[in-house]
Amino acid sequence: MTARNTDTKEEIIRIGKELIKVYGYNAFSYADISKQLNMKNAAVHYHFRGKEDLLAGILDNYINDYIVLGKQLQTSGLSAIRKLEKFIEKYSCLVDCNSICIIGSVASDYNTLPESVKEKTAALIELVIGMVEKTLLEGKRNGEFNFTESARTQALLLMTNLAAGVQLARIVGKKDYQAIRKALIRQLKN
Amino acid sequence: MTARNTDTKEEIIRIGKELIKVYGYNAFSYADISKQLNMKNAAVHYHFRGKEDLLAGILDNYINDYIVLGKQLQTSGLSAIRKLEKFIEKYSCLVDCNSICIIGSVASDYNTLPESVKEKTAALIELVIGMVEKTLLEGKRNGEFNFTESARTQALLLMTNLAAGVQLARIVGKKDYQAIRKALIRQLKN
DNA sequence: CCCAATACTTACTTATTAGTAAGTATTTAT
DNA sequence: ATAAATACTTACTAATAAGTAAGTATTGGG
Repeated sequence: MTARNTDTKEEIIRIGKELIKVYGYNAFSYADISKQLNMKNAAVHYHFRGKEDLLAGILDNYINDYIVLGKQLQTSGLSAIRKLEKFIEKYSCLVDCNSICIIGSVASDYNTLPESVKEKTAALIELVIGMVEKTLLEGKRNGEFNFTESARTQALLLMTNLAAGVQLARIVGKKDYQAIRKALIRQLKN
Repeated sequence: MTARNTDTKEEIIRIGKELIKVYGYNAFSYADISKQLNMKNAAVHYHFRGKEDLLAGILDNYINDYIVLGKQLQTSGLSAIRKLEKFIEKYSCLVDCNSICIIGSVASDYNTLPESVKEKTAALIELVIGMVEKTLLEGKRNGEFNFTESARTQALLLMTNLAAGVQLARIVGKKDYQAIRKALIRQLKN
């Protein structure tokens, strides 16, 4: 309530992430965030001048998270399959939380976003594609995976299955997502 | 401008469809539609009481279109591959228009939609999945296609590749969509 | 101890939203 | 010819949106 709470900014990002994943960027307001924090909307504006800045902060946060995850996986000594499963697990969690992938959410609103944020969105996607691509290549080289498309194309196929899979899950049910998930792994092992 | 224009309702649906596919359901207003028609927003309310009713009308329109397309394909005598290509072609057109699949667009905003419209969304998706499933099965039976997953799962894989593929295309470029498209066909023929 | 920075609140503004009630012009059916 | 239905416009309302300027309380550093 006073000058004590130094992690309000992080809380705003946390809540903002959730709102985007559950309702979408154009469907939430600063009031939605401030209510959850028992604050006034002006408090949110204090930490993030505008919605554009907040989204930029959220995307930066994801970019950092994925950089960390990438490094963790690299030094983990896990097999390529296990690495990929760690990645896929994130999408399974989304399904359980009635939410969708932030990339898919922002992608749907893409034409309404300010230019600065568009670029960050592209950067995040390229980062994630790159991570998946790397893992696929590693798995192919050591015989864990078998695919004929380029690693990038295979990564795109996998990512689009997951991103749209979680979108579908909210509407037609989680079983369909699970079917997609299992099929993905099988496909690569063949 | 007067009582002559009997297809204003269809025009509203046409424009509404476009706005949803380009900007998203929560990002357009009745004013956006009425401006394009040189009318007042109240005119749109005359044809569709509220945004909820408009979206219902748009979804019904898609449902009808897909029923017609389904019947056309059934009696067309085309090969399963050609049928599927006709379907995929629709997604390629979306990419050229800077828009995304209506299903993907509405799916992202799903948790903000009124209940009546949620059900219609599910109906539309099941209709489309059913169509693809049918075509895949037909192709498998006559040796055009080869896949090991269930027809529904294979249809889900294909649909999610396309739906998220067009979403990605707006951000990382059309080349990635084309790569996905070509890979889809190859996968099934193997 | 005080001062400046931090983290807010109060109290607005302006714009836009969905929606409506009442009126007008045109057309059609009788 | 006229009554009613159709397709609008005019002129609003109430709610919510993003955003801001000015003030207040707390706290750590000098």
